[in-house]
Amino acid sequence: MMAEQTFTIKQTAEQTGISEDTIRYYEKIALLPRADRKDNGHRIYRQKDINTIRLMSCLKKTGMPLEEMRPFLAVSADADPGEYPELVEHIRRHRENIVSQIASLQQVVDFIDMKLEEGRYRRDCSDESQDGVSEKLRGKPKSKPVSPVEMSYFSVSAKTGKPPASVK
Amino acid sequence: MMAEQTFTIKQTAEQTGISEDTIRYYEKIALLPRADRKDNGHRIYRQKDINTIRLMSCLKKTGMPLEEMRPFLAVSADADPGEYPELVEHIRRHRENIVSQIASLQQVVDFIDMKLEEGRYRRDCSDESQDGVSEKLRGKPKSKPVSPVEMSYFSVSAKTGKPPASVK
DNA sequence: CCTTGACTTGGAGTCGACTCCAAGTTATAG
DNA sequence: CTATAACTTGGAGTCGACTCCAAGTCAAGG
Repeated sequence: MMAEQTFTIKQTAEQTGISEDTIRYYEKIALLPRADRKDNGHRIYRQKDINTIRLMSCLKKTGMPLEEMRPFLAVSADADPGEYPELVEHIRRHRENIVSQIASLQQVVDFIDMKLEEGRYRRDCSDESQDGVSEKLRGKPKSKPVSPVEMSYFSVSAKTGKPPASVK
Repeated sequence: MMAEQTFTIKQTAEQTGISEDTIRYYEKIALLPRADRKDNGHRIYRQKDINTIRLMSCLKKTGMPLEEMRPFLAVSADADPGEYPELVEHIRRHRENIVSQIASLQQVVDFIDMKLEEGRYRRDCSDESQDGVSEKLRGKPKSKPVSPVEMSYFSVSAKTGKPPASVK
């Protein structure tokens, strides 16, 4: 068995999509632990570090502020979450956040679909170009194109019988 | 058929969860059209304005920068999306972003579930407190608690050839 | 009349998250 | 030996998105 493979900061940046500067910045603010150095002082990263950075990138995409990531990274690095119950609670709360964020995003997608659908009715009804998009969403069979909730973005629910007539 | 109800900026802030300052700021940078004023100069908002701001709030939650919202707001205000094909294209692209963002979020949720599950095995196996969370996600029947993808956050998967460095 | 409160304005300040820079070190190639 | 490249450091600058502020207007209450 060979010694574990290591990576330069540049390679790490390439693999994670996080810039070198940003990786150093994360270390600077101690969001990442101080990376090991080679004799010449250069940072070296191992696979687990890359995984950690990937997780950060993922969390970042969820809009999580860096400060809030700290507990996640603790769990990621140290493999035993049950050790820190309050931390687990924090994470569980964030899980809820994310779930509702997904719902929020799904609303936007539905809203977009609705608008797109709408335009299709008015203009060309035959354009079925690239439709694979909906299927990308992990096997969800696009059951309902528009849920009631996000309808409210557009025409008001009950009264106000006014289809937003091109107010522009 | 009463005259349409109007709201003060304060009421609007309350209803949308966006602060008064922020609403004014959005107007200042022309993200929102200049609101109508009463005789005394005070802004007045109607239901459609509130819907627009709600949409913005929703988009904001998806991490969309304000500048990118402009096209969405155009579509929201003016009811005919088919009018602007390039705009529709832009929106369609963002739809894709969101969809992949949802996947990304789902990964984090799965990751969390995995970690939590893990802790459960080690400690208490009987705690089944609130499990409805997974069901909230629009009928998705929690088929797979952990997909292969996010396993990589934890233990390495394969050689890590080169996953397409990030979405954006 | 004066005060309170809800608003208006323009502009300044803050904060998070980078992003860039200059100066320095070390390794390799010509 | 010099030049290039890949890194190091601390610190400064930028940018988006607010957030706060001071000064002013207007309407109603005591």
